[in-house]
Amino acid sequence: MGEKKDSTYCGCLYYSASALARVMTRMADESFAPTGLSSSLALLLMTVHKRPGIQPCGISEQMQLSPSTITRLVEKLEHKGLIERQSEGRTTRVYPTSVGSGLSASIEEAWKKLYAKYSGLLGEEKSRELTAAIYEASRRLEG
Amino acid sequence: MGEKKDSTYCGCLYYSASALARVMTRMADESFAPTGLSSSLALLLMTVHKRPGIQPCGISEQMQLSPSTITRLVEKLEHKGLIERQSEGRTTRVYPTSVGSGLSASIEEAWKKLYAKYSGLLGEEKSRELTAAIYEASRRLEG
DNA sequence: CGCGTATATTTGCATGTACAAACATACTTC
DNA sequence: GAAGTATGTTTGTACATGCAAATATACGCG
Repeated sequence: MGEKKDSTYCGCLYYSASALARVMTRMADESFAPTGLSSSLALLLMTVHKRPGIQPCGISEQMQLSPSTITRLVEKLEHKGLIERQSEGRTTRVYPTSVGSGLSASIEEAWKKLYAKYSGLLGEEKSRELTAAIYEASRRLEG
Repeated sequence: MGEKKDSTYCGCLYYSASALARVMTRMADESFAPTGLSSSLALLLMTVHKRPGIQPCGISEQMQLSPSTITRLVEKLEHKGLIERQSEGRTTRVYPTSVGSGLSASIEEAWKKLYAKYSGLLGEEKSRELTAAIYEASRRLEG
């Protein structure tokens, strides 16, 4: 009875949020592809580039990803020679290598292209509102 | 210079959408835990329960997940004895087993509890609006 | 000082997800 | 009815992610 394009789930925030995240991740990976990095790795590299010496727990907080995820992503970037870790005591500090820093411009550019792409599809005003609303909601939900 | 709780990324839809999806997935998994299923499996089982004989490609469309993902999830539910596949020709049809159907009530209940939880935190009106806006955006972004 | 607790990081394991390719079947057109 | 194309499904492989436990270090208090 009338279930053409609206699924049973479209009223569920879990469902729609997951769907949007998948679409956005695909779009982001496309945008970042010229840098040779996935979207997650690109964002992490930018984070380190903006705050050299940041600790994994700081990255975790900033990116809202679990510490273990950060460990894994950092390993990959280190393996690619884009960042390096310096451990001292219980803390670890992460720095970009010169190669890694050299990528920052193209990452920034890809990022802007990504913004342009989705705001072109959604409208600039709308997409800013949506982003803010989503950000606010995620903060409130995990408080 | 003033970067307390707002990250560099909070203006990026990719970032905020991913963050919200992670939070919501965690919440959903908690809600569905009493059923013994992860949120994805629970939703898939409901989908099959509501349309017995649905094909993987139909599930894929409805859940907005890739066909290969559906294959993997269906395998798991089949292995748990909650659904079964009947292949004929190139098509496959998926049916709930009686055990699987027996779970549908508690899944439905968990789903309502999930709704109650996040709408309690965000406000019912707000969360409905947000869900609709997100759903609309994801549709528009992937055409 | 030394013991208990708190914090930072990593590891083992499991999950969900997708892309590309392989495969299997159906359709179409000549 | 055979060849080429379209559709449905599965497989191989890779990635991102998290939880719980292990590890390592720091801190605080008696």
